[in-house]
Amino acid sequence: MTEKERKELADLLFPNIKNTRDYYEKKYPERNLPEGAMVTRYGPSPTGSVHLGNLLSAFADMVYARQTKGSFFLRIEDTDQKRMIEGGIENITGVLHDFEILPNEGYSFGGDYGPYIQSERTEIYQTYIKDLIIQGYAYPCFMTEQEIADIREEQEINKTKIGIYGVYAQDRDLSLDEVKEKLKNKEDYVIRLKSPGDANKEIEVVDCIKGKMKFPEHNVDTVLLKKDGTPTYHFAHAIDDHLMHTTHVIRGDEWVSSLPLHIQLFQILGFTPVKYAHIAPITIKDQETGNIRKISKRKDPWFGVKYYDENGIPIDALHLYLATITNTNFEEWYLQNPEKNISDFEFSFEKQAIGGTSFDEAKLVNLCKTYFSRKSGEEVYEETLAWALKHDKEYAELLLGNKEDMIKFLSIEKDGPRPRKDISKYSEVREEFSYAIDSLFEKENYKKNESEKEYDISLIKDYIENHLNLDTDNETWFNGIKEFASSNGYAASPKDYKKAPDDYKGHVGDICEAIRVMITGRLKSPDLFSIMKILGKDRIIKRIEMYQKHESVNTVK
RNA sequence: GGCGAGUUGGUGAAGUGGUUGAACACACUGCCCUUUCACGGCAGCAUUCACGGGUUCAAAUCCCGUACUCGUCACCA
Repeated sequence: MTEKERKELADLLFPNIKNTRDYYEKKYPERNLPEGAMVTRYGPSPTGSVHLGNLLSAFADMVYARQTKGSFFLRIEDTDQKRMIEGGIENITGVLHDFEILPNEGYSFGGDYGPYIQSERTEIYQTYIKDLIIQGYAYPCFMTEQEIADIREEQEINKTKIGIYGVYAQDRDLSLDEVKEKLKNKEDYVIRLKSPGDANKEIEVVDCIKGKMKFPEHNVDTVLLKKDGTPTYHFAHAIDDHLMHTTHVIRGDEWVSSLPLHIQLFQILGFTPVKYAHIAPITIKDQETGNIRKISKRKDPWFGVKYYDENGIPIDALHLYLATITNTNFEEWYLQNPEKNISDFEFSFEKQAIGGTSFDEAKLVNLCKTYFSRKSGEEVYEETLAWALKHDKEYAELLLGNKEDMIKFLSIEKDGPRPRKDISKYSEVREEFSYAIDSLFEKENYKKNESEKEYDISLIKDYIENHLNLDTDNETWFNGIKEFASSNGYAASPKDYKKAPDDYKGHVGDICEAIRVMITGRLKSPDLFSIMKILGKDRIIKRIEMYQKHESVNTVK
């Protein structure tokens, strides 16, 4: 076809497109940003629920844009209307808000480079595709699904490269009359790239994370515009990221194979190329097979984003975890700078893992524990309450009704240099501090008695009723219980007991353990004296009686 | 099958030719501290970097081959 014929074809195909490329180039000028500023984007498609991998890439987008004073925008990639799910878009923006990974621009966030939703950009795509047709870089293809499937089968048998290219691209050189004829017969068509590539030549690609890679040139006539007139991912990516002036495309590893296509697209469109950073997928070593596998929503509950919300994993702790897998040196830095924030750390692509990033649940749990250990009692209370209001109404009521006590309990051993690490999720507070609320304690506490031991209940009762003085300090109290221990045949210190175990019934620790089990229902708890002080003598006695009752019932059985 | 990438301990990993007799963290084990549980401290935990060959005075680090794993080869993103 001559250029004149191509022009006629373009007008025939897109009679309603009146704008030219220039119009859009002027409408979306260069951004006015400081040197080195990165413009990143998160481009989810509303076809399913958000998962950890999505969060990780959005997190990277945010962090890099923020530290270079650039821009991070959200673009909804909804070109596949068939796979759209209801509420998909709201879900994406909701998750971004919930997890505090907030774009400063984009769909529902505003900005000058919109619309930030691909279904509203059809005219833009068609303007550029029209231009490509005129230039001879794109053409309508009328091949049917069956024809394509047959070619594929033939290629598989012949073990040649699969796809529509070279001799297989039947409609590549259709004459104008032939096209007109097919259009007259109302044949469906797509617009394909007329790829100028030569598979025998090599191109070198530099990825910010993976480094240099060599590929054969792209030579397949990839579909650019689908039969319904919407673009494929590849075409939309080129147009949008050019017009929105993205500087760094940070995306999942699964896209590296399309790099030759994307680079070719930028070339023939005459766009300045963007930089790419491909993030390795989050993987896991399968317990059964020992193989590394892709994470699955069914097998790995933590992969779905809901898990974090439902279990009450603090956002900040999750951010810390995302930061540690984003840059391999973050973890050590944070250890050395515990008082600093994530935003103080300088992220770099060089420190990003090239291979698969495996999910380390134990590490996340540890991060969470450290997070909680640094929070004050009030903070833990408020945050837990906020979580419970959403996920455990009954507990939220109890928290509200027992605020004062609860904060006191949550504050035990918080002021020292070595805070406890006993909670890793909001959902654990109820169980971990069940002794803090009377009604909860009565209802749930002795259900599973952690200790198998039998304690001398009357001895403990005697101690509480006749020897316990709560109106004192920890040291005096402890000296008192030591005295009590030795006058009742127990060793005053575990060391004495160890030296001559036969001389004693046990040691102070055993008495403390008995008290602890009776008043908290558990073997582990924060400082015992602090707990007793908060409870007061009456409640302590009541609990010991409850314990006694519980035990006698059990013995009868 | 073609193309691209990865392979270091129980786990996450550091490491880009010689201060690595392989960091650090998590987990685990032991000891110490301690009224208990924690927290904290100390120690232990890969004679070796998937395997085989090569280059070099010197290799986890460079090259080649093999194996395995992952990604991709759609009018899905």
